[in-house]
This record gives sequence, structure tokens and C-alpha cells, in this order.
Amino acid sequence: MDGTRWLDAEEQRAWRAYQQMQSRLNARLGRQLQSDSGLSLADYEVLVCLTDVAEGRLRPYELQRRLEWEQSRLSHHIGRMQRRGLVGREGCPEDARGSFIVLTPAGREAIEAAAPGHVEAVRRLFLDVLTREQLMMLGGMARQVLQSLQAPPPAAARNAG
Amino acid sequence: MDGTRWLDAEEQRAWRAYQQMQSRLNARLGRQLQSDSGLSLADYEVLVCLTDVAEGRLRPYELQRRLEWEQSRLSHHIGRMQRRGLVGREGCPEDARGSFIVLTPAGREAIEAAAPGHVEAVRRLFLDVLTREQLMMLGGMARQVLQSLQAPPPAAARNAG
DNA sequence: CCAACATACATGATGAGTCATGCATTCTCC
DNA sequence: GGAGAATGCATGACTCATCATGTATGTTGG
Repeated sequence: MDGTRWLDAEEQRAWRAYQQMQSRLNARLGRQLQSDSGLSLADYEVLVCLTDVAEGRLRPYELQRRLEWEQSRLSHHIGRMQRRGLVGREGCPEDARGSFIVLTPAGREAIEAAAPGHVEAVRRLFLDVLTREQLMMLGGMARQVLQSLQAPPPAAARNAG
Repeated sequence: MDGTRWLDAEEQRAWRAYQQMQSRLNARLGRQLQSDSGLSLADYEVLVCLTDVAEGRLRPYELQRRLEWEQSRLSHHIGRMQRRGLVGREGCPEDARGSFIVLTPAGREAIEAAAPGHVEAVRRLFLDVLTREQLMMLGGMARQVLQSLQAPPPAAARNAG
């Protein structure tokens, strides 16, 4: 039962480099955002989604689809952002179970203030370091991985198949 | 002052794909490890470091260098792992301030039990999806990014220069 | 020798993510 | 039309990560 195919030297090297990159890059981007504008990366993503739609408001389940977050994570996170005045909630007339998450003026200000610095950081720490060709290839790889990630979601729900 | 160079369509697409990949991949790997062996990815990394050295013990600052974690994160994390019996602490005779973090038998068992499944998941969800060539290119990109990340660490410590 | 500073590490408070669970409301189907 | 299931969302408990700060030991210059 121990036919484990361990990683060879090249694989290890690449995997470790990738892991370090993503962990360090996230840390740096998060810190930049946090200290320059008081937003977390998560806050930023939420606000991006809300500014993406003209009405500036979304149903939680719609936001969840876009962010691909767990439902309870979203719920908690929105609660905190609401306490900070970045978003608000409105009832949904069409479905009494549902609600809307709305961008507040303060939320809009916050992301508009944060965006230039964040984009600049992404550019400086990541995009500018790679050639356009490399970036395109990376994008391709990411999509490959994502696709195969989507195929067998929990990988154990097919027992009854 | 608003000469922000926003991302063009290709850049956005690649950046978003990369972000989604890393976030989703981490989530999947973390869940696999957690549910199959009760370890978090962080636990796993710590145990890897400890098993990497023959003596099975490291000074905290040494572990910190390897993991590139914040010092307080390491301290808290080791505390929790200690409570779970995965590691222990020993005093350091040469430096009374210092200590050693030692791998316990339970810790060794835990990682030995976890490793095959984790490696298999990394392979299935990531390595197997890419060609060897893609993997090598990705590793190269990661190292480029890491290197440029190291160059200007806090990016503001040079004000007195 | 001792004051000032650095190093090694711990701790408390707080924001964040996950799991399990709860609870309305809506849907389905006999 | 009413029971049972599904949907939309919230909440509490717990684990984590980070920040600020504390404490003890070591080091160095006068």
C-alpha cells in the first residue's frame, strides 16, 4: 500500500518555490493593503465585487459565487465589514429569506483610496518581474489547475455512484 | 498623482487565474490534510522542518528562518502543537534565553502517516496537471518573484539612506 | 562594572476562517 | 394544501495569524 510516488528533486524544487512565492507574495500584498488603507485582501475582494455591479449591491449567494468563499465565511466577514461601515444590508422583497449587501459611500471611498496602491504593488512585486510571455503561460497553467480542481470536487461524494 | 497603470485585460485575466488557483489549491490541500490526518498545512511544514534535521530538534529562531514565519506566529503555533503532543521543548544549555523544539514520537508518527496522502494530493491536484516543462517554468518564475521580493524588504527602511 | 542596547522567546488582545448547527422561508409533490 | 425537503442566511465555538508588548538573558562601550 505504500506505492507513494514521492517528489523527485526537480518537482520538490519547483513546488517549494511556488509555495514560498505565493505565501510571501500574499503576505506582502496583504500588509501593503492593510497598512496603507486599513483593508484586508478579503475586504478588498468583497469591495471589488460590489463595485463591479452598477447597483453596488449583491445578494450574499451571488457574492459567494463570485468570491468562491464558504457561505459562513462570507456571512461573518460581511458582518465585520458592516460594523466598520463599509457595507450595509437591505432586505430582499422578492425572497423574505434573502437580503442584499450594499456598498456604502464609505466603502466606495475606501476601495477607491486603496486601489491605486494595491495595483501598483501587484505590478511591482509580481507583474513587472515576469515577461508578458511568462505571465500568459502562468495564466494558462493556473486555468489548467483550476479546471482539474473543479472536476472532482470532494472526491468522495461519488461513493454511491 | 493618479498615473496608476491599471491592469490590462490580459494581465487581469492571468492575475485573477493565478489568485484563484493558489487560494483554491491551498484550501483543498489544507482540507485533505486536516481531514485525513488531523494536521494543518502549518503543522505539516513544522514537522517537515524537524524531520529534515537528523537530531529532530531545532532552535526556534532556526525554525523561523526555514519557515519564514513571524516569530510570534511560530511561538503560538509551537505552543499549540506542544499541547497536542506533536513537539516538545527543551532548554538550551549554551544560551539560557534559548530553547529547542523537539520532535516527539507522536509528531513523527503523525507526519509519517500524513505524508503519503499529502504528497499524493499535491501530485494529483497540481503536479500531474502540468507538464514537466510547465513545472520547470513555473519554478523559474517563482524564484524570480521571490528574488525581487527579497531585494527591497520593507520598502520604507531606506528613508534614512 | 554597569548602563544601554540587542537577542531569544512568550503572551494577551483582536480580527479572521471553519465547522457544526440553527432557523426561517420557499419549493415540491402527492 | 400540507408534510418534508431544500434554500438562504446567521451564529457560536474553536483554531489561527498578527500586532503590540513584556521579560529574561546576552553583549558592548565607557
